[in-house]
Amino acid sequence: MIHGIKGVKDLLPEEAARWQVIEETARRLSFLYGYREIRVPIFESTELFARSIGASTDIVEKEMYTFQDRDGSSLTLRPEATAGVARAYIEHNLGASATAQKFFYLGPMFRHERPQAGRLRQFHQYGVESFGSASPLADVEVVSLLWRVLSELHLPGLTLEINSLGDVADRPAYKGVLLDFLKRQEEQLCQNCRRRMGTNPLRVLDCKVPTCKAATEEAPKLTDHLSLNSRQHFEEVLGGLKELGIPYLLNPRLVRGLDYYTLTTFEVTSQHLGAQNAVGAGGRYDGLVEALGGPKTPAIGFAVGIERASLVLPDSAVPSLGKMVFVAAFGQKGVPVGTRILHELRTLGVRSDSDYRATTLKAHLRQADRLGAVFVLIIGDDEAEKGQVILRNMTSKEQQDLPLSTAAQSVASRLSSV
RNA sequence: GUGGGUGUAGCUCAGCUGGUUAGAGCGCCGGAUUGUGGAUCCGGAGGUCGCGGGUUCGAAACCCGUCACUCACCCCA
Repeated sequence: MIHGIKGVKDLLPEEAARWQVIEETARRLSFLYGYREIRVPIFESTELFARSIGASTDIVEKEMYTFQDRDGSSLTLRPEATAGVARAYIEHNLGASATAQKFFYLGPMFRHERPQAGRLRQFHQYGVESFGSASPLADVEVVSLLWRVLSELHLPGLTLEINSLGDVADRPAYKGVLLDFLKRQEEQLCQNCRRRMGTNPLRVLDCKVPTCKAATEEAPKLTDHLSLNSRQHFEEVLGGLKELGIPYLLNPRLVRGLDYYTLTTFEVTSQHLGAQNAVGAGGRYDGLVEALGGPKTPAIGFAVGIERASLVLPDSAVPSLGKMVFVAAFGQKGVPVGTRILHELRTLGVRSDSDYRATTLKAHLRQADRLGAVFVLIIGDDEAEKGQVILRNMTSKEQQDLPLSTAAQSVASRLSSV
């Protein structure tokens, strides 16, 4: 038997219904906040991701699905969407538009990681990107949209954490201060963190190894080494969140893994997820567009893991299936009449079904019951000959004869009044 | 990439220190009800015990290998 690839999942109808709720909410609220949908390719040139995500990140180092095109160029299945959206923004010169450019997207991403709860090799994200505004108000808008979407889905146990990484000028200065500190503590750091000192020292602060945590307890805080502008920006973001009544937690150790983040970074976690508990996260990336060869452009965005959202989405958030009518047709003469009336019902917009395997009335009714039909139209040979159908109300068990010619219409109007 | 856990019917799982024909519940199909669903009773179908090798008179069970799933580390949405 051929089975699906490791880390890749089929979405059966029951779960697809959960996704539809998430996707519908994401689309509706994004649009409400002035964002419009953008669809960018699922694969891009490898260089795009290497340059935007950061050459020394795990994603680029060992998690990308990279392959050669026929002409020998290196392509990669997107591990995230920001790079592609930024590329499109530059390529179509969207910075020249008079209006701010705000986008949302939905789609699959690919990372070759070991699967676990809430982590797959093909996973899906909903995200937004807001280009052009350096104002803290843009940060507040993006965070509040994220919070709104997750809250409106009634995801339980949410916490919003926020931090500032400083701007491009602050970081090298802070990195120096941090490295001095880390060098004095090097003995107590894990192998991984010693390596990180050379590649991405900020990540040492995010290490979960207890000894590392303890060793960096007294580490100089990023937020204490911000420039006046950066600090002011952060203060205004926090002030804006307070203004909107969005609860947040300051987390000076919150360091996003992707190299392009600057200033504001944030993450929303749920207690009800496993170890991979971030359901949505993002940050400002003011340097990215320029780094990719575009004009100097401030930008900020977030991404939500659809699978993770679905894991904690309460069942009550998923609407039940609508009312439906079942056609129970049997016998030489009954079946063709039933086929016709089923078609008629569907033409009238009535959700209706039949079971072509069932040959007895009993079997039909059993199927009707399982599908939750509110009405069943019974058509056997007797009814077909008399030009009638029996209408059975499945909850009250009442039955009545209807003339065949107007039966579908009559059921349609009854259905709307049930 | 590294660790741990689990693989027995469609699903959830029993199966003792190795011992006759591998079980239960739920689900499915049929009958009781010759044209009326859910409840009840009765009957039935359904299994390469993940796969391969080994030990043994005898393996679902023990050993080795392998694959899959899963959780965690790492990292991240």
